Amino acid sequence: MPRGYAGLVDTPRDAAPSGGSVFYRPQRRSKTADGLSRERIVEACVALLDREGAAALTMRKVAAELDVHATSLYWHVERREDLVDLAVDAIFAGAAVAPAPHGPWTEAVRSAATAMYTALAAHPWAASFAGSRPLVGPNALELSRRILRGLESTGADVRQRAVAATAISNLVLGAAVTAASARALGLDRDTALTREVVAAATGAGVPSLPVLEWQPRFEDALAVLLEGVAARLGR
Amino acid sequence: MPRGYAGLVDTPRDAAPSGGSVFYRPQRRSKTADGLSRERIVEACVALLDREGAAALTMRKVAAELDVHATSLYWHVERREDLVDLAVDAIFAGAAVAPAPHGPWTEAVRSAATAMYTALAAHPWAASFAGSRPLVGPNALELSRRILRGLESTGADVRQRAVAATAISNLVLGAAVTAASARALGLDRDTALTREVVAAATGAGVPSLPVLEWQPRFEDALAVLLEGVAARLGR
DNA sequence: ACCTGAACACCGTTCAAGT
DNA sequence: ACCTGAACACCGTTCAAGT
Repeated sequence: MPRGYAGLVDTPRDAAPSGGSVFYRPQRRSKTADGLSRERIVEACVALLDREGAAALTMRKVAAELDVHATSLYWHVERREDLVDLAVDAIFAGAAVAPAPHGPWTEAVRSAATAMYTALAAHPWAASFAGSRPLVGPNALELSRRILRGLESTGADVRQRAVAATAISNLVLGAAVTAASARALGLDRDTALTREVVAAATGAGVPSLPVLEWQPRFEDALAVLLEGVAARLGR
Repeated sequence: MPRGYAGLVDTPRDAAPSGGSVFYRPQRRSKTADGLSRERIVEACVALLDREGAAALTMRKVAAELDVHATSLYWHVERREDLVDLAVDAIFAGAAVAPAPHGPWTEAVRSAATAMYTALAAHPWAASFAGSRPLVGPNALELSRRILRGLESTGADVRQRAVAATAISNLVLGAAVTAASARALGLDRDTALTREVVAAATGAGVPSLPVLEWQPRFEDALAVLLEGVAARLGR
């Protein structure tokens, strides 16, 4: 079950007190129904990012979105990076509560991995932050747990499951990062650069750009990886 | 063979003239032996990034590194993003010229993919830029071609090879991005957050942090994926 | 408790001016 | 051709002050 943004455990004292992740620091909770709140701020961030992209996430623009001064945000978060972490994890909220599908373990794993990819594909700015901020929010962790739980019914030992889970999350992230940065550079349009990149990366020409339909390509790649997992686990 | 930074082809006119990638724009070449040059600037960027990390890449700091004014850099590059693109591709220079190993196709593929990962692991700032700038420099493309060439001897058709190559590059990138952002957040130290993240992602505790030795974990994951590729290609 | 407003030390980039 | 220097429109963040 995904948890809220108040911290993963009750404000541990042994964690880095001021550095580290928002998810591991105590939250100042707002009392008033009007006024700002961490929830409203995160909502505004996501809206802004969806509309204008990763570069638009500035304290001043988020504040403007809420008709407030930039410095007011510092009552609710410690720094800009907190906004990044909170906004990124917010996009996984829906996927983290979706019920696990019935069927073989491959379906459970595929479902969790695809849900993660779909969320990242729907909000490309999130993938573009992944290089500087790891996906360790409660919702992202819940998705990791779902992948791992799917692998439990394979009968493989802990170490094999860990390797498989790592491979799967990394494939998801790599695919999302590739799609996000490619789109940002305009590689989804048919330019000479696009043709060169596609040729180098896939050996194919650009047949009306279908190779750049990222989602089906990700699903193909995931299927290959799952075949490797099945082979490795001996079933 | 990797090419220089002068552009992938001879200054094409159909590419986006001013936007897009440095690698696809004509380069102003410096004549004087002293003074600035794109090469010296890129060298300074890499040194600065290795020393101080991704956030240190500002026009002013790069300029200071070269005892020059920030505005002088604009004679040699069009914008800051060009520095990012050039510095990132520079770290692949060594890997792109290494001779391909003898042996089965898996060795050729594994060698190219591992070389790419190793370069990214040695310069974590490069992975942290991958979310906003795709790896489309000449050296990165050469590594992609090496992966693809390795897959040619499998006898699989073009489409199967493209899917496999995509999966492999995405795994490399995802693993590198994960390692880079985790390190930036301090997940390589044993904190409560580290323990929670490792448990969610691998199901294991933190046995003296060996799970965070990223390189062997990447190699395990790659092996699983290659097993899937082999299974899919029927050999 | 929560927000404002001024202030500080930065940014990337443009452009006229020098040589 | 190449670099300087001033200038502009931004940044994140701190902190005293208001209410």
